[in-house]
Parts: sequence; structure tokens; C-alpha cells
Amino acid sequence: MHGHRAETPLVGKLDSIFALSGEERSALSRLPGSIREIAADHDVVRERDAPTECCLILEGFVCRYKVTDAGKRQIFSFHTPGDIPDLQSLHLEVIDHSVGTITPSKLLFIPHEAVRELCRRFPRIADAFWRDTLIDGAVFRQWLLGVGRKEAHSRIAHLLCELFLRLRAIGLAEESAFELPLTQAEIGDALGLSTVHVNRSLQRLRALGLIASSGRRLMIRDWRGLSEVGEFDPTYLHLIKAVA
Amino acid sequence: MHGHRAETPLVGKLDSIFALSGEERSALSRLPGSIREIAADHDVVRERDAPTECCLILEGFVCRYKVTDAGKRQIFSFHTPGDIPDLQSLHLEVIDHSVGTITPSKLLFIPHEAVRELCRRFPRIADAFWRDTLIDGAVFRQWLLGVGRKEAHSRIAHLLCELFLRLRAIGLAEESAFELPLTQAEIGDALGLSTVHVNRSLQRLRALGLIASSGRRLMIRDWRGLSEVGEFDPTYLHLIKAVA
DNA sequence: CGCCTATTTGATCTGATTCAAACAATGTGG
DNA sequence: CCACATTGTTTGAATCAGATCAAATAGGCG
Repeated sequence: MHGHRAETPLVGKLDSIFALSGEERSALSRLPGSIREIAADHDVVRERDAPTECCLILEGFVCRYKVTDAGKRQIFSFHTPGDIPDLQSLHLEVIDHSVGTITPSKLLFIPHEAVRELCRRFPRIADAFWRDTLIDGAVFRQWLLGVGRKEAHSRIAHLLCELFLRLRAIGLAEESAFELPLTQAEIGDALGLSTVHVNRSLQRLRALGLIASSGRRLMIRDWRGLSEVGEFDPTYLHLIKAVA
Repeated sequence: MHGHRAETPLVGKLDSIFALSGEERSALSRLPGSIREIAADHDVVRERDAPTECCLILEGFVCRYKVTDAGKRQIFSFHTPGDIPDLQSLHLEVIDHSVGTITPSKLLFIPHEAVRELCRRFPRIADAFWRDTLIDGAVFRQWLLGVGRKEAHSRIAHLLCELFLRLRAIGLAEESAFELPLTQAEIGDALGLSTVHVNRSLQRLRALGLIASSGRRLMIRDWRGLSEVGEFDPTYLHLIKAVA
């Protein structure tokens, strides 16, 4: 069953990276599936599963990750409303990583067959998904460049820049502030850092006057400066809308 | 094992991850384009380019990489004959990373339009490419897991395992040895390590009796052990053929 | 042989981890 | 509304994996 809003998160998200026609939009918003609400810190898909449906995020914050034998977690990406973090399960039987919630989330589980059918009927939608997958890969590469070759505070600055733009692209950020639902431990897992070091690096960014925060709310005081420290260049996100 | 040497590298490569029909194979091997030979250590595509053709590797070793403002290089992936490292340029105008040769290479530059046409005529070939892109992403994730969360010798062990299997899948490795055309500096750039540390970690793997090497030739003395140290599980490569 | 590029070794330094404990928020149930 | 538990943030000190610097070998190869 599905509800009907003016614009579903999926349409809004694809809109930010691809020009859709009216017909394509309405087809997308009519995708069938079952809605499920999942508490924070729970797995949606687990490494080695072979799901027959994929999950569209309606609300919440989700991540993809993998755990080392030594029990260390590496987060690969964060996902927001409109994303389908396990779209790849459409073409790859076994999934090679887990997907878990960060915050309580509302997800729409869409049968693979429905997505395939949609792609057959609207080849440009397939193109949009393909494009999204490629952008996903580009984000990975930026991530890897940071983890492999940049210092802690620079990685963090980059992550904050990226999240800000992505959230703004889907209407979840204000002019220069947004809700950041990540703990410092989660940031560390994403960037290959210890919690302690994330904490000290954040303090440094604050001391430099680049950011400020109160509770979950993060304010960007100096976008230019933050971008520079993080060596952030938004091109790789391939967003359609221009950037502040 | 099979002995079809008349096939092109591309067919051989896709064969290793996807079941192609005879008609699809011959269409693939008839892809047009211009062959160019490129010396070692030269760029094929540069970050921010917007190429109108993509390059199929016929011979040689190629990598994708990006460089930090501080001048540090991070290699994202290595590519071997049959790979099309910049296939993504088909759907993403601007390329977000550079592609460069490691060894002297022979490349076939195929116009985007020819690939698009092929995908239209043979949708299953499009599926195969899509699948290849997804596997590429899976390789990235493994890579990132290592760089972010594993120790140096473990990352190296993992890389060696991966290269061995991939090379064997396309017929470029023997039972337990292969030509490894990488310098220690390049391994470092791939794994986020300094040359010196790569050297010492390799010595450690040798001392453990896991590998041996003479010149460019690398021998795997203890596959089990190497896999364990690297926490290597080949599932993510999604190779069709079973593994030793 | 001599040149250039890789590998190896040694010594030193440092960014980041780890361990440990205090502190702040937030939430829970009585 | 308070005591208490829980989870996240912050601080401090000790330690370590890996970086950096510097210089000595060892291979290839024209």
C-alpha cells in the first residue's frame, strides 16, 4: 500500500540529479511496496543476504557498513530520504555489506520486480538510477581519498560539507545549518578515526571558527574556510542545482 | 577450464562475471574504436575531463586515482585487460578522477555512441556492464574497509589476494604465482601507506612464509594463511568460476 | 659501465589510538 | 519531579603504528 503526497522523497532526490518528466515522476511516486518503521541502530539488510526487494528511505538516516574480524566498523556512506541504499541488490544477488539505521527510520520496501518493470517501461528512469549509482561511486572515491590521504580534521570538514549539500539538495537543511544526527563514534567509523580523535578534531574546527554546534544542530560559520580545510569541491556530487 | 584464446579481452572479462550468448559475444568483439599504445605512467583520462569515448584495456595495467592538494596520491583501483575503467563517463559528463597507466598499455578507445547503441540492441550486455559497475563498487568498499580499519600487512595481504584472483579469472595468473607490475610506492598509494612501510610489511608477509617474490614475479606460498591475514573473502568479486 | 629507478635499512618523529575517568545530556520508571 | 541508568561528549596520559628523513644497496638496461 502506498500513500500519495505531492512529491515523494524519491522524486525529490532524483530531481536533484536528473531531469524527470511529469509522467516519469508520477510513475515513480506510484511504486508499490510495504512501509516499515525501524528503530535506531538496527540492521535493514545484512551482509550476505540475498534480498528480493530494495528499500527506499522515506524518513530517517541510514548507513552502509561492514565490520572487520577485529570488530571494527567501517561506514561507507550515509543515506537520506529518497535514497535506495541497496538498489544494487537488483543486479547482484548477494549483498556485500550491511545496511543499518542511524536514527529511527521509515522505509518503503519495494519488490525488485516492480523496479525492473518500471525501468523497462521508462528507460530514462533506469538511466536516472544508473546515474545515481555512479554518483554513489564518486562519493566513495572522495571518501577513500580522505581516509587514505588526508588528516583527521580535513576528513571531517569534508564530510560536513558533503552532508550539508546533500541535505540541502533534498530540502533538509537551512541556509547554513542542519540537523546532524551522527554521534562522534559514527563519524569516526565513517572516516577511519577513533571517537576521541574525532572529538578533538571537531574542537579544532570550532576553534578555527569554521563550525559551531548545539546539540544535534550544526552551524556552518565559514563555508569557504571549511571547504578549504576539507579540500571540498562539490563537482563529484553531480547535483543539478547550483551551490552557494 | 576452457581453451578459447581467440576471444577478445572484453569478452573474456565479462565472461568471468556474466553468462553471455554467442551473439552477444560476437557483437562485443566487433566494437569499433581506435587502438592507441600508451607508455607507462601516463594519464589516459584526467580529472574534470568530459570524454566522448571510453577506453577498453587490451594489454597492460591501468589505475584510477586522485591527488590531494598536498600532493598525495590515492589509487582507487587497478584495471587489467578487458576492463573499461572509465565506463562511467557514459552516464556522467565530467569525470571525477584520473585514469593512468602503470605499465605500457594498449587501449581501444570506443566512442560512447557505439557503446550506447550496443546496449540498446543487446539489453543483456547493458546488464553485464551494470553488473560490472556494481562489482567495481564492491571492490571499492573492500578497499575502503582495509584503508580505514585494517593494519598495513593485512591490507597488503588483501590486495594481493584480490589481484591474484582477478588475474586468474582472465587467464593472467598461474596456479599460485603471477606477474605483479606494481612498485611498492604504487601499492602504498593504493592502500594509504608510505613506501617504507609497504616494504617492511611485505617483509613481514615473507617472513611469515605467506608469499615469496623474485623480481616482478609474486608467488603465493600459503593461500589460506594469506587470506586469513587479509581477511579475504572472494564473494565480493562475484566471479562466476569457483575458487581454489 | 654508468644511469636511473626500485628496494631496503636505520633513526627519529608524530598523528592517532588506547585506556581511563569525569562530565553532560537525555530518558525512564517510580 | 526526582533518583538512576544510559548514552554521548570531553579531558588527560601513555603508547604505538606508521610517517618522514636520510642514506645505503640492488636491479635493469641502453
